[in-house]
Amino acid sequence: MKRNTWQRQAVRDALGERPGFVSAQELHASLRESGSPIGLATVYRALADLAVEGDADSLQSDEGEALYRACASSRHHHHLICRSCGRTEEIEADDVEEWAAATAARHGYTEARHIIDVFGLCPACSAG
Amino acid sequence: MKRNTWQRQAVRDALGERPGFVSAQELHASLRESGSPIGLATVYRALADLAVEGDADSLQSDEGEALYRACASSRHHHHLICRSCGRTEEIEADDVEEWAAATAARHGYTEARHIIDVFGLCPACSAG
DNA sequence: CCCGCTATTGATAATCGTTGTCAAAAGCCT
DNA sequence: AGGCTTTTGACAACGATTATCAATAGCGGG
Repeated sequence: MKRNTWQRQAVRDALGERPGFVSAQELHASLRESGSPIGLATVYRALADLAVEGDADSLQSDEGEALYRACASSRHHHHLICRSCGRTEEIEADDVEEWAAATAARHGYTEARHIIDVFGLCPACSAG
Repeated sequence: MKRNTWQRQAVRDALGERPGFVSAQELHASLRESGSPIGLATVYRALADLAVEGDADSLQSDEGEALYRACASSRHHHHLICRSCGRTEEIEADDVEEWAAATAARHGYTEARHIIDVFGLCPACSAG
């Protein structure tokens, strides 16, 4: 059975307030600055749980850090991420889903999944 | 100036013999088993260099390990990767390139790049 | 062919993100 | 409130990667 602790809720809330992807370390620091005495290990565990439950998306940054983001829809989707400020848009693309599945099938691959993320500079950062 | 050492060549060769993505650690172990006294740090450096020069592709595994693969064409391309045995096919998809660029533009994002990788089970592993 | 300069190597230590440990604290049910 | 279990959190452990730095070995010139 899963218990409802203020720590899990705090992580959920803090993640929800962020517009883009954050690392566990960053989120932990942010929570501590807000006065929460939450532990680092707990943040890691909470984020891992959220990702498993489908309430958060995760990806590996180029530097090998795991990044998380609250995701609004539990439907399958991808991200358009600002590589300067981290802002993220959720995007859907049925065409691309089909392409991925078809490509895998054409090569005889089964059980296809994919990673598709687009990185750029958001309007604000493009202007700055 | 860049020097041509047998170590760099050994890494290049070892990488070329692999059908799929390998980690630096794995490649190092493999080289040592073959009798080479090459050092771990050197393998890391050689792989990083190859990636910068465009002679190898790199990606981050789900576990946060950096994986490398020799790439035949220096043209932009993506990968279809067997998640059981690591075998990899290089794939090109102009449609998807355009989609990524168009999607970024539609949201006002500039300087778009993307990560697109498809994972599945290759024919051999699907059968097994 | 040998010298010497400098890039490279490699053993080891250091770093960094992440996970395991385990006693103490807090949920949840009755 | 009581009791049973999950969760927490400080800390140690871990694994991948990078920095350190003296020893080594390309490579160009004489």
